[in-house]
Amino acid sequence: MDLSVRNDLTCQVRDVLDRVGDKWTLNVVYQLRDGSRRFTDLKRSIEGISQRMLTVTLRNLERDGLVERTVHAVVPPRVDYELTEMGQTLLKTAWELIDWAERHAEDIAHARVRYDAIP
Amino acid sequence: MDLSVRNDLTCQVRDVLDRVGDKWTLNVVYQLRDGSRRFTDLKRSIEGISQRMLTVTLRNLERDGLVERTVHAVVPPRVDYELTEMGQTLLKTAWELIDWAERHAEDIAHARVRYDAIP
DNA sequence: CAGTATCCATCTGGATACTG
DNA sequence: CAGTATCCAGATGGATACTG
Repeated sequence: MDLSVRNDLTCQVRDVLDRVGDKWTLNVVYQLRDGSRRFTDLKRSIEGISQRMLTVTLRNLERDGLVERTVHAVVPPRVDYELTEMGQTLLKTAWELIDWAERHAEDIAHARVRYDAIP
Repeated sequence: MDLSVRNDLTCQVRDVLDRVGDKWTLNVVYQLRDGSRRFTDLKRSIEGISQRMLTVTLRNLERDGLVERTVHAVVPPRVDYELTEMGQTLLKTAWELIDWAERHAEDIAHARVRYDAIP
């Protein structure tokens, strides 16, 4: 990537960061790390997510080509979700940032304590 | 990092992602890539940012120990901001994600067109 | 089971005006 | 120059009820 031609983030990149930065996306992507999962299965494993937000998050991921949705014609309904290849590369990349966050969580917490102690 | 002990994102990581995913943080961090910059200088180079949001964003970064703020006792006031060492590692790591976003922006745009064409 | 539909509280950030 | 203060619109996401 040529940084020299650009001095702020492009709109498309902003768009992807908005997605990745939202409340549930990375969590859902992470839950799909080892293969396909069912809707209710996902819901159970992501603490605190509402049915609505799981649906919204999965739809967005599907729309972006990061997750594939498979409906099985059975009763009761069975729907599986799994990462596409692109979705897997996102997980891999985003994980670096999550890893950074974990490695620096303590430093950041300390910095905040120091900062808040000043006034 | 041991993934096996955890099946969702920790609160602290969530916290960092909220910061990184907000509207201006990465842009500000990026503007500081080559060294210290002044407030108004930053404002000019980040298209669309309001004075309020630049202040808020810089304060948050400072509070987290990612940016250092230096006030020079001159008139008119002069305040410089620069990345700390930790801030530099954030830039480096976040950049991988931005790079991913750029590399896949086209694929995602196409996926959306396909998805939206279905109904 | 896997959703949709509605409503509503909260949060984020933009506009504007003022200041040491 | 480098902020702070106030107000407000729109986006985000949670609760709840209903359905093929």
